[in-house]
Amino acid sequence: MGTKCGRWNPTVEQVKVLTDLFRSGLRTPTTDQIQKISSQLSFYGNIESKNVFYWFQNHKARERQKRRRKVLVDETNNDEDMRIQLDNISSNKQINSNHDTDERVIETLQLFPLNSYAETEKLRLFTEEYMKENMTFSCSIGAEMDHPTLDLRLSFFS
Amino acid sequence: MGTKCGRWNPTVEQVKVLTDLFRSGLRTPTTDQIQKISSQLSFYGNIESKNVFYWFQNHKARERQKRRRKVLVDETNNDEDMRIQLDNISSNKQINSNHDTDERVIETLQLFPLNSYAETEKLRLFTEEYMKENMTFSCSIGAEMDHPTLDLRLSFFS
DNA sequence: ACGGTATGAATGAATG
DNA sequence: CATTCATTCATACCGT
Repeated sequence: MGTKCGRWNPTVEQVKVLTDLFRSGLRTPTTDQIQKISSQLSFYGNIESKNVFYWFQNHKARERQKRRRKVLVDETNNDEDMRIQLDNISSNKQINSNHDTDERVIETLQLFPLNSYAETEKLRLFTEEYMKENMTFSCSIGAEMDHPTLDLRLSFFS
Repeated sequence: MGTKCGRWNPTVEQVKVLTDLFRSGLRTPTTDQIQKISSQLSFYGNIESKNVFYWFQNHKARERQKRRRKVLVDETNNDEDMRIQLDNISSNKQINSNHDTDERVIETLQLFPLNSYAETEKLRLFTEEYMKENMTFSCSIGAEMDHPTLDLRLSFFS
């Protein structure tokens, strides 16, 4: 918090929620979902929609990246390089993620019913502490996602 | 340049010119215009037509995106919440994201009359440095370019 | 203080 | 034109 906010600094609660959403399968939220998530997370501190957008982009990309490098390392460590890469796998609950487990979409994200500023502030301070231990959010997940299949073509240059 | 030259790395001058064109109202240049712009910008460094094409696509899309993902956060902000609003003006970047909406149209602009390679190279190196400070270009829009590196005007219809 | 790592932010390049 | 992926820049943070 003491940081000169030149860039977004997510709170632990925000990261927790985002991570939970990610673990529950959300990968590329739509603009609409981004708005909702951002709106919800603004409860814990300043946040913009683009922060949520970037967070998912980065998180997904870096998971992919990690996996790619792992494979690369596995190829090259035939005999001498047997240091631990495997515990990364076991500690990761991301098993069975062969299929890009996308397309599971969070339908509603209701963390708290926010009524008054006084209540929300108390709640914020409460969760801020409580978060540092272990709190599990429940997010209702639905299946939906229809987009109007747009088509278009590009001309090539060279 | 730590940049792996797998992809185009626009120079400051190139970005400046492209931005000026964009600000002057150009959004989706025709193939013809792309060719000319690319040709002109090749003066400052390697560039292909597709780079120009993509630049406009991206720039346009992201401006729209930026507008869509505009802050949205204001409820839940109250008493002690005097944070940001001002630090966004971190003077660091050349983004100079003046809240557009101006759509001002640059009428004329003359870059340089290029005569010899030696001169142009000196000029290039010069502007490369000078650019990093403060230089304002304006682009001549209107006439046709007939001889290479003699007339630096672009045709422009929008 | 540093130096390395984690991660926010940006953007070139696609794709449908 | 919307959306996504890959790569890179920038910076906060943390251990030594």
